Amino acid sequence: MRHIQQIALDLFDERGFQHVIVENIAEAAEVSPSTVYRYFGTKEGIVLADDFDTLSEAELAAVIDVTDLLGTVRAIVARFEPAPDQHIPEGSLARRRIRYFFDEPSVRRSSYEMLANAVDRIAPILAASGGLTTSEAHIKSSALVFGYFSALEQWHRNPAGRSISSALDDALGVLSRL
Amino acid sequence: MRHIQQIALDLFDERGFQHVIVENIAEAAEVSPSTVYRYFGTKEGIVLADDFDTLSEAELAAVIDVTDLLGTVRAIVARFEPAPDQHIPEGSLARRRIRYFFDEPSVRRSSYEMLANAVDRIAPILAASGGLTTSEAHIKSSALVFGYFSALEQWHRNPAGRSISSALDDALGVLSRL
DNA sequence: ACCCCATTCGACAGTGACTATCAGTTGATT
DNA sequence: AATCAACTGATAGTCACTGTCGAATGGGGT
Repeated sequence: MRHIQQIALDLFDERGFQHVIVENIAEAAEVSPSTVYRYFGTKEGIVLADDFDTLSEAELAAVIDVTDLLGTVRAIVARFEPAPDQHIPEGSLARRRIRYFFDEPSVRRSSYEMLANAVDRIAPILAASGGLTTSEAHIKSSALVFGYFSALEQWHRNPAGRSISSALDDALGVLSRL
Repeated sequence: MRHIQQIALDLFDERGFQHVIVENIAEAAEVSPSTVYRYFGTKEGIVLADDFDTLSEAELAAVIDVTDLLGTVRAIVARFEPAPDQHIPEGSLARRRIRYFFDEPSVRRSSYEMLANAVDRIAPILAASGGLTTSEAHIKSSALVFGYFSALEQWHRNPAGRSISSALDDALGVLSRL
């Protein structure tokens, strides 16, 4: 699966997402198109797939610390590249994937869907330990997740010398002064 | 254009979004499929299309009051139905459209794209009058827009006796205590 | 060795959203 | 009447995605 993703990204980088058809990927990876769809569901899924989706509810709850949301998000973003200083190396798989999150419209649409799922999974946890109603928890979760995604985008568009954590710090600053 | 949208929604309500093909809509509206695509771009666009998109930057800036964001969002949401008490009548076109925003996955994806556009348009206005950097303005704009969208969703899922404004009040409460 | 069953994979034939292009039609202007 | 622009319809094509089926694979029990 990681093999297919790798090869697909090579092709995308080379010719552009739109100009690569799934059949090309299947061919290059020496599998059938059926297999690609079985693994990733959609073409965008090839870019988005990572191991956050498969986190169980219990594991997710363990990751989230209601009293330290900044630290929590840092930990989650660190999935992209578990480097201690939160710098994402230039040519890494994670860095290459993120580019499509923001620059390829159809991938971006799918990203939002992923975020919406994350919102729905995080909300109950906030509600349970934060003394919020279901409704309030959803709103808070939504603002946090999308606010942080926006922070990631800002970092992506202007990474000059900034680590992700500094971008995240800015974000939480803004959010807490909302 | 409103005529086509009306007819399309009739069909969607009757048979479900997925089970209506664009050709059906074109047929029912007595136009060609080409025309439908020229007007709306995509099938989802038929549901999403309204007059917010065509608002000029100047008009948008006039709508936004940085010192009263709650009032601003209320005004914007009021587009859905300009009733003084912010109740959206049950069978209205707006109410029917909103259902698809949340219940039809592909429409939902496109909604997020619309919101992202709104974020990009609102951010510069916040930056100009709020003393924020571009980056901070985007993050704030993002949290606000998506937070309010989430509030709308909560209201949609549990509209029992609540007006939109009360849902929005809750949302701003949560956001300000973020 | 033998079968049995579950899972995985590839092949194939669709469906339908969307695009590009070209030709006809209308309607306003000169 | 002639012309030009905007709008529309028809057609053909691309490609993402789905459903189904039959073939290989790999392990467990007898």
